[in-house]
Amino acid sequence: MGAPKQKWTAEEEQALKAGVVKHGVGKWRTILKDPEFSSVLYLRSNVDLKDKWRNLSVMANGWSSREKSRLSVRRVHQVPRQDENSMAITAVAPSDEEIVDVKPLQVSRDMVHIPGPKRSNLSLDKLIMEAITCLKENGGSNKTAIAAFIEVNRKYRIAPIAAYSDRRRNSSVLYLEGRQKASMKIDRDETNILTRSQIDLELEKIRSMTPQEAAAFAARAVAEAEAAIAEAEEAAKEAEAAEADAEAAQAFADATTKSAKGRKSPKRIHA
DNA sequence: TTAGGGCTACAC
DNA sequence: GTGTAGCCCTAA
Repeated sequence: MGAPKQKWTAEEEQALKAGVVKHGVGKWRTILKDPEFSSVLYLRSNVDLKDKWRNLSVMANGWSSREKSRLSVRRVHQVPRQDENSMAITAVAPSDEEIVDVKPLQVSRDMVHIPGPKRSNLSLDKLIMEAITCLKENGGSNKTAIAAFIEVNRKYRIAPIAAYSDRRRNSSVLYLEGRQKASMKIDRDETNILTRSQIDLELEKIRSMTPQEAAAFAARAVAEAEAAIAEAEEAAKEAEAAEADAEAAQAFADATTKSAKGRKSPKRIHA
């Protein structure tokens, strides 16, 4: 078949992610036309961008190939299975574009903290809220878009589930890109690296919560989300958008509470 | 113009 | 043989 396959470079991938953050998912043509990205993506077509994003999305969702994404059609008809190791809260998503405000904690679990500039003590849910706030996608943002947003803006990276649980499991410092390594040197002093064990610890805490504790946690999550919204309001002066985000945060809180109640933790007779 | 399905080269 | 990733085709 004519021309050989043209592998995506890290620069192209970065440009694509940045483009999605800037223009949104599905705006492939717009991204290509953007002079900021066209210099990097000039060899790519809008279809290439779409295909690459699809691959990224699949990986971010922890599926090893698009083959699995096709199964999602069938999966809808199956009883949702509560993943033992995740906090997946509700319904099975109809496609590979899972809506993050439905499964926020699974996103958190997959997040790897790469040291970046400032903002060192941002909690995971706050980062996600910030991403949702800024992306302003109707009905919430998909995981890949949020991952890209956080990666582009915060030098964080959300590792693909499969890759994370497989190849990179043994690495305490998960992968960095050159640019991020450089920024790490500069910002090391003011960063608060959230290690894998810390993440696990936090998740374990959540898992073992009583409904009351979960409610308190949810309240705190709402408070943090509202604080994030206040920030966004100040910065962007978009009160309406922030209100929508508050709803997303509330949904997150509700889902967390429901999840905790649903689990009812039989192991936790004493507490 | 975009999304989704399919094909296939390539690496392991 | 299997999984991944890039490219092609088609419908909307």
